[in-house]
Amino acid sequence: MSSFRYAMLTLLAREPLSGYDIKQQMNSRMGPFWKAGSNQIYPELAKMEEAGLVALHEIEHNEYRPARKVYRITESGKEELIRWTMEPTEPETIKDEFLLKAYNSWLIDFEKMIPRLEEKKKEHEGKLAIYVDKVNELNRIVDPSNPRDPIASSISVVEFGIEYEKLYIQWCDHFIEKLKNNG
Amino acid sequence: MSSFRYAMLTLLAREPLSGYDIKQQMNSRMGPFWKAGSNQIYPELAKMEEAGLVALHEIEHNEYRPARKVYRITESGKEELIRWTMEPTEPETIKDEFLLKAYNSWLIDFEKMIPRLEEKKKEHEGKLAIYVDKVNELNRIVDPSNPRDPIASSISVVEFGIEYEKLYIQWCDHFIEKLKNNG
DNA sequence: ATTGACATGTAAGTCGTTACATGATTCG
DNA sequence: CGAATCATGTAACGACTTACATGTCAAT
Repeated sequence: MSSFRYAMLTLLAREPLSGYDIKQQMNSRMGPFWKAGSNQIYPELAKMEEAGLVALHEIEHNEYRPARKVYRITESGKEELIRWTMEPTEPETIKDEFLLKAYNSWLIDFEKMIPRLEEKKKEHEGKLAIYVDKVNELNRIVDPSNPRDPIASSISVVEFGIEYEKLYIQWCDHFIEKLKNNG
Repeated sequence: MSSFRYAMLTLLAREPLSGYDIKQQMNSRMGPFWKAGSNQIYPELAKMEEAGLVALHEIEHNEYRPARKVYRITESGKEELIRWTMEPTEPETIKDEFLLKAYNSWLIDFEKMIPRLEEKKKEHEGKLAIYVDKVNELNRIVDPSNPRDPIASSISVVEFGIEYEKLYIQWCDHFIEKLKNNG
């Protein structure tokens, strides 16, 4: 089973959602950790329903809009998600296109490379700000007395994001300095 | 054109290589930044030759082994690589399966989650050690008087890897502590 | 005797992306 | 008046993975 399916189960384990909700959460709440388009979500939801991992929770009707088909995770879906979560995970490659370009920086005039690094730096500063806001908000709503609060898990993952963005920003700075000293 | 093609050009811009060499370098020298199997490399090399981005450099014959077909980058391939390298790069998602599992940790008994984190930590400690060795070796062979030495670019990318692994290790530690305090 | 390194590739299948298709409502 | 949001989905294509296929030498 593809990990995309587990990403969907991950969201549905917390609350019932429609395909549209899943899309929104992946592209905002889950932030840039995971992404998806409708093309993948709706067929996958149908397959998951067939496999008994999710079930129709309710259908919200609206006069002018298509009906919202809200799904919930089933017991067997939850078991499958837990089984997968406890499984060891294969090492992953970073596979960042910009790093590949950095690997080619020796081919490029430094004056032309530096604006790209400044650009990237700004992009990651933007993400950092978003994550910091998010973690602050999560800290406000988390229940510290409940060791099983899903929000606590969310916080840990967003904290990873924060550290990652900081590292990226520092690396850009470091790289820019190097290029300036060599040019 | 897929970024995989540019990954191949990136390596060929430094020295002529066979398909087999490319595979080796992607899975070792380029470390876990990019990966590839023979299935992707050989057909792609053929297409790149057809497009005039690379050309046969020489064919090394051996009695018992298949002939080594060594390719070099062409002028037009180099121009294309430079053009791509200077182009702005789209933001990327992190898409780390283990982070997705961490997002589900609220579902799991802490005693069962901690060994997974210890495991991951060890994995990244291993990668860190490899990168540190690599950067030390690169620093030994880099030519500091040449601002266009490709090795200098390699060093910057490996340095990113080092910081990334350190961050991952720290995050694992941090997460383990949190789980212990809640269990 | 078996595994691993060398060296090329093919075939089949799944995963993922971009674009398309529909249609009313609200906001600027 | 145009764009964005809500809400579902399909079609076509390209990327990527897993497994297959072949064959010799060197090392354990």
